[in-house]
Parts: sequence; C-alpha cells; structure tokens
Amino acid sequence: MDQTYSIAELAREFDVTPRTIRYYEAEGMLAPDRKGQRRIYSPRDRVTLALILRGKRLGFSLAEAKEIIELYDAPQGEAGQLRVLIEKLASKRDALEAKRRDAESALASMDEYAARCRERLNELENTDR
Amino acid sequence: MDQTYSIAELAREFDVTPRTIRYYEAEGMLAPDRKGQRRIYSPRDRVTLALILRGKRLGFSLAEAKEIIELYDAPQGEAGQLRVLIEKLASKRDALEAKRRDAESALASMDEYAARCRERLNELENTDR
DNA sequence: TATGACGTTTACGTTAACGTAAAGTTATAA
DNA sequence: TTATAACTTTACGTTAACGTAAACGTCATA
Repeated sequence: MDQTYSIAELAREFDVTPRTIRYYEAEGMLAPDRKGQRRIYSPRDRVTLALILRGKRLGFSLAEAKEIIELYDAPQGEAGQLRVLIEKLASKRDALEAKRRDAESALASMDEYAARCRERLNELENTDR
Repeated sequence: MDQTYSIAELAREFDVTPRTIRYYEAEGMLAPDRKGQRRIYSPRDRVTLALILRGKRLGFSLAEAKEIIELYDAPQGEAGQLRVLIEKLASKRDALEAKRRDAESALASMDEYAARCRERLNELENTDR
C-alpha cells in the first residue's frame, strides 16, 4: 500500500506552512485526495510540491512553476502534442540554463573576491610580526 | 574621462523601468551622483545594478541582494573586519551553491524527461509507416 | 464525555516590489 | 521663445504570495 502524508507532515518536511500548501492547491498546482474533508497527499503530490518549491528557490514565480509542472504531466498521446511538448521543454530548459550560468558567474566572482580577501588578511598577519 | 549613464540608458540596457532603478536607490542600494537634480550613473553604479538584477533573477529578495552588495564594498581595513567578511562571504557562497545545485538537478531531470519524449516520438513516427 | 491535536473553510490583513498618475524642472531643438 | 523630450518628486494604487484569525469538524485518549 502506497504511503500517504498529512498536510502537516509535508509542511514540516519542506519547511513551509499548511497555508502555503493549501494556497498552491487553490492555484491549481496540487489536487490531493480527500478522506472526508481531510487532504491526503500521495508520493506524487509530494514530488509536485518539491518541484514547486525548487522552482521558487530558483526565482520562478508560481505561475512559471505551474507551467513547468504542467509540462511534466502533459498528455503525450499523439505526435503533434509530443512535438509541442518537446519545444516547450527546450524553452524552459533555456531559462534554467540561464539561471545556472548566473549562479556560476556569481560564484566565480565571489570566490575571486574571497581569495583576495584571504590574501590581504595574510599580509596583515605577516606584517605585524 | 569616465563614462556616465542616464537613468533611461540603464533602464533600456537592463530592461527595467526608471521607477525600478529609483526604487533601488530609495532602498539604499544605489547612490548615483547628481547634476542638478538629475541622476548621473557611473560604471560602478552600473555594475551594482547588474548585481542587484542578477540576484533577483536567482530568486534573492532585494534585502538579500543588498546584503551581498554590501559585502562587496565592505571595509577591509583591519584583520578582524576581514575575518568577519570572509565568514559572511562563505555563507553567501553556500546559498549560491545551493541554487546552482537546484538548477543542475532541475536541468538533469528535465533533460531526461525530454529524452524520453523524443524517444516516444521516434517510436510513433516509425510505427505509422 | 470532554479535551486536545489536527484538520477544515472563509475572509480579511500584510508585505515586497514595483506601477501609475500628477505636477513641476531643465536642456535642447525648431 | 516655445515646444518637446527627458528628467524630477510625491503619493496613491496594484499584485503575488502568503499570514492570521475566527468558527467549526472529527477522532483518539484520559
């Protein structure tokens, strides 16, 4: 039998509030099962939530995150749909690549700066001896 | 003589509005010279703006971007300050690393998914022959 | 049976990050 | 000298992404 999660469990795991998770559902990004009125989350819901939050961390809006998620469960029925899907994937991939490059150049310049700082610190430490 | 920029020039170059640039100044992240009441931006101001916008693209808030920028022009006078600065740089570096890893794992799973889509498309194209 | 613990809906509140409009200033071109 | 283009300040408006509070349901356990 497949594992399930309560809203509080997911909230704890991902360090968000239940309100946040319900908000994503209201925005059409999650559709957990119900047991009575309670929400029951599947492992798949959990993956979706993780996708949303990773998107947010990378600076995507919820609307953009939603687009990406929708790509992941788009219908791959016929060839036409598949071609469109592949196109859209390539476009999102470009956006991601850009972010990775941004992160890499930021890291590079920061590392360079930190190296100069350490150098300067070394000089200071060897001067006062 | 060093180059300068008007607010509209920078706005055009970075694809933001003048309002946005003025807002960053009001938040204490920019301090352009004035010629009369007009703002005159230096190459250094331009770099700062680029830093802000890169931070935003990576999902940092303006407050976080400001912290990073302040590290870049922190006083490196004495050894104590330098040590604190180096510590803070390491912490920001970690945040950046995390974003890069997020971007990389997102790229990896997306590439994998796209590959499966292309495979499926290939099958469809060879079946109807 | 009552008392938490956990969940629910509804609805109004909040904040960051600007957008937008109004009214005035300043340099340049016709 | 007037017009227009680019700038300025002031101030109120807007939107995304939740926070927060109220009032209620339900299930286990003391």
